[in-house]
Amino acid sequence: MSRPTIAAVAQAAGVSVASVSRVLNGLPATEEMAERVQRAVEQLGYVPDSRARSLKVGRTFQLTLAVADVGNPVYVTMMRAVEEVVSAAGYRLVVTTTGADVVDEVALVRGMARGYADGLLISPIRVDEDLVKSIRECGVPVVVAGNVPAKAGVDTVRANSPKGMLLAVDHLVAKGRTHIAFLNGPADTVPGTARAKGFADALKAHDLQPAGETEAADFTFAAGRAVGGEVLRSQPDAVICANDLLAVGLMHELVGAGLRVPEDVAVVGMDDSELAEQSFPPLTSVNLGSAERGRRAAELLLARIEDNDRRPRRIVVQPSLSVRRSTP
Amino acid sequence: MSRPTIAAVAQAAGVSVASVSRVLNGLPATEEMAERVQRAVEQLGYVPDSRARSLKVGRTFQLTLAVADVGNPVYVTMMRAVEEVVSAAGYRLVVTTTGADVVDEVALVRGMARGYADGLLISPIRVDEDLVKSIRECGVPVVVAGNVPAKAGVDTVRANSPKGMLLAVDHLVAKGRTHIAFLNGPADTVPGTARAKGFADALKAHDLQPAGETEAADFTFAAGRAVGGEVLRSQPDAVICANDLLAVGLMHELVGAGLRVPEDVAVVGMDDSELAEQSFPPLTSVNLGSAERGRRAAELLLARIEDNDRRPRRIVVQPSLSVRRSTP
DNA sequence: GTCGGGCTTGTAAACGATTACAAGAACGAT
DNA sequence: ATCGTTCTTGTAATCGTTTACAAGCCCGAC
Repeated sequence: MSRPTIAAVAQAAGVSVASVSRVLNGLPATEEMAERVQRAVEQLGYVPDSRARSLKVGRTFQLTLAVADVGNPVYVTMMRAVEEVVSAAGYRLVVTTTGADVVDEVALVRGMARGYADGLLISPIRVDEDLVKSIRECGVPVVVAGNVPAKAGVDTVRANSPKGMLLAVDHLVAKGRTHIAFLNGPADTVPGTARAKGFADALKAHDLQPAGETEAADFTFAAGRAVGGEVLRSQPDAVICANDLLAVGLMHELVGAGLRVPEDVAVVGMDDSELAEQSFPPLTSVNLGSAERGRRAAELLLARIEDNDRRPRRIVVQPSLSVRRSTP
Repeated sequence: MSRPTIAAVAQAAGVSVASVSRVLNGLPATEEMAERVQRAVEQLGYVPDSRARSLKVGRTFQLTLAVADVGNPVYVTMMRAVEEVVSAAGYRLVVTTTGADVVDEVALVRGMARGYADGLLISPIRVDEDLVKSIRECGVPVVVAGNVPAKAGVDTVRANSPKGMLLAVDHLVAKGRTHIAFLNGPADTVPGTARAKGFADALKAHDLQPAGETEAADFTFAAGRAVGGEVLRSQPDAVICANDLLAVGLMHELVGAGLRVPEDVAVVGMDDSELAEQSFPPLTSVNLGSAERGRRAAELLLARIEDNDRRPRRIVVQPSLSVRRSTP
């Protein structure tokens, strides 16, 4: 006993399938026709098949957002912004998780191909040629929140993390901290490389030597905690972390080692996610414009759906610093 | 210039559409056939349309998880567990957000109806008859992570929050706290009512009077903070909070008011989400089995997809207490 | 030489909706 | 009464796949 189709409804109501479709889509119909159809629909518990519908009309009114790790609060900020834009435009947003692995991302893009959604917004953590290739071949408009080579010819929205790093270092130096360490995530990721370079440049701009540089296994709380001891070995008076999760993980280790934040060691996160506000002490964090990136990326996606031949755009969002109590 | 179809590929390769389909689906074919098809696919950049495909085969191999608030870390725990189960079974998981509003949930269930996914796992925060009705009419297997009336006849997996409350109160009493307050979320929600009742019963079991009961506007950090002052008015020596976000929000206010956790006030959260571990001090929290609920719910969903006529099951997952440093 | 069996390949009928087009009904104007 | 308009309704084509079925081919066995 499979689900009823529009034909069953038509038969039950004693009308044609076209009439059923028309009533259901709110096209003009007589009172009596509408009534009969409604009754039949009710009685059979008919639910239209959206696959068939979207196959015919060519759109699903669904958009997909693919993120690396749903546990990373930076994505909730971004997700909220995206959601707002796309739902205002009449689309439903669905979120899917890629692993941190690039092959997962490729598989996702491939699988997400034509049909499941009208567009894809992806925030990849690692990028290689396969990914770029799969994006181009994907068959549905894609915009990337992150950094891909310009020659890839895809719409991108990215953060300016070097500038963000500079803001963080400026702030710390202004507060008299000069022995600054960096806690990075995996260096073979897009944000990892960008932030490492940004850190180096920012210190150079102030004629400072890095107190130390540590690479965590992941951009996660647990990874930050795991390498906390290592970070402290250089006895820094401040640590900049590649994201908020790492920063919070580190702070736990600092406190565990009997150090005070910010008196003994100042800590700066990046992303300015909800966690920065929730952590204790509240975390000074570089706002890389996640919300704005989400919003702009969503707008780009909508525009590309509208007109697939438009010239690819590459937007860079400027950072700001949210100063909280984890720095003096 | 729309995307190429299988017919275009067939023409380019000089074979029939059936052959193309067969090659693409890995059915036996001669070396030469496979080669010609592959070449044509490559050359045209053909991507199969999954709508058409799933219309024909009757499955999408996608499952949807609908949660109220992506910012609530309890859902990431659940989501990870669900993801693990369903991806092992060969399904892709997509997540979508309902507001806290029940009409949004209904709209979602309706909209998610037949076609977008092979099944729906929903964790509703408010439940009414419309929602139950829409679930039954949805046309696709649904399992609810939460509490709906038994007569609704749907598969459910829910937590035992009264028992959880009891664990929390037991623990606090064992540590000598007797002036216990409760910080609830909105009382007109399913978890809100369950936890309020659980709290009352648990105190009664210990012959205690509640120090106070406060209702926050939402199950969020901000809402917890906002009513922090109110919670403190009754000068409790311990506060149990309806979830971790509220607890962390409250702790910020406690510290702001010059109180120490746990020396002056002990704080207990519920959900035992990642945030409990990340907060400072780490939060003692009632583990309501989010991961297990996610896992069991996913299993139920898979089973129902397999056999839609099976008798609905109602699973209750038992709680445990994760003691951390926010209690003595 | 003919027949049957196993392959490979093609033709065409689904899947379940939307919608262009045509046909019929109703109705007013002439 | 006839005609033309407008409005409603039905028929059938279509979206892009998969797949049942049939047809063709090649081969070995009789």
